Amino acid sequence: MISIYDKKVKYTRILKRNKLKLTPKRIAIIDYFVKSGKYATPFDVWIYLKKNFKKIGLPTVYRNLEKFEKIGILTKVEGEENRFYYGICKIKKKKHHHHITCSFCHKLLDFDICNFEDLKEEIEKKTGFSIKEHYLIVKGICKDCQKGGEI
Amino acid sequence: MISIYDKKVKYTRILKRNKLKLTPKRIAIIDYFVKSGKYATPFDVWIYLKKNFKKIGLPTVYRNLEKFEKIGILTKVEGEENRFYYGICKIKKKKHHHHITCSFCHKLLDFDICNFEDLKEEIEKKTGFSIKEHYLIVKGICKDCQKGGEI
DNA sequence: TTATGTGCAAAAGGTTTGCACATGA
DNA sequence: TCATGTGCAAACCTTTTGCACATAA
Repeated sequence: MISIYDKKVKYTRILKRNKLKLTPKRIAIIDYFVKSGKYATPFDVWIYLKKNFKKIGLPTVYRNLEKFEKIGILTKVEGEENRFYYGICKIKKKKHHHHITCSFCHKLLDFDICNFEDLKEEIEKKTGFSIKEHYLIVKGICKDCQKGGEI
Repeated sequence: MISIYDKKVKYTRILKRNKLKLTPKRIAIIDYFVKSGKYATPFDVWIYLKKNFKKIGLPTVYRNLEKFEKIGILTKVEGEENRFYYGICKIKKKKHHHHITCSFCHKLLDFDICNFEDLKEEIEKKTGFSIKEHYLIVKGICKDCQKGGEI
């Protein structure tokens, strides 16, 4: 089991490797996602950060989330209402994978199982399309929320 | 084979059934989607309508697309860049189905094949989630564009 | 020291709303 | 006639940009 401390070390290393400076705000942002394991809008993150950084601006949050996504720390997922959400994602961007989110607590997990090949063939036959990409969006209730442990 | 004329009759009937008035603009909107079979943003539709209706406003388009989606004539699909697209969809909303879109010509088709059951079980086992919904977004190149007939 | 990060203000771009007038049934 | 549709202007909300100042390395 990797501790939260180790996780932080890991992510700060990734920042350094990508020549991003290690500022208190950036650490706090990573903290937020690592600790919660949930996905959130830039606005959500901003509200959280304002508790400790009175003067932080929303553009700062946007800019950092964007950078974190670029270097592979975060995933950008499309959510309801035409808004983007970010969440910690462990599977490398280049590797094919999908995400599952908890409708109650907004937990985000990634998984790489995806038996699309058979279905792909079937759809191609039926529609005449040549399929190039596919995304699977899965929503459900996570283990904790099923237990009623968290809402 | 159903003619475009028959299709128009069909859709105007649906309008009447849902107590929506049959205005020239609404007919033109349905026309646009029926003839092209493609998905488009409200803005795209607006640009098209302006050719025949000099004074038409963008809010009118938004309001009508929204209504058409509600009564099941159109489907709202999320596209790139945080924008919504609309397209004609033949499969009833309540019936489980997915959409496939052509990256070249923006054609939109629907299909109801979807062997999610096995995958669902596998994901549930691996993640501990209880899955409630899933959406599959498929992109490719349609028959016509493969032939190079249309771009 | 210096490239990078940040706050602030303002703009951008898609979407929605309120209201007075117009129009289909 | 009258409920519904529409044009216009303005608001809304998320996201982006420009710029001067601040800060990590």
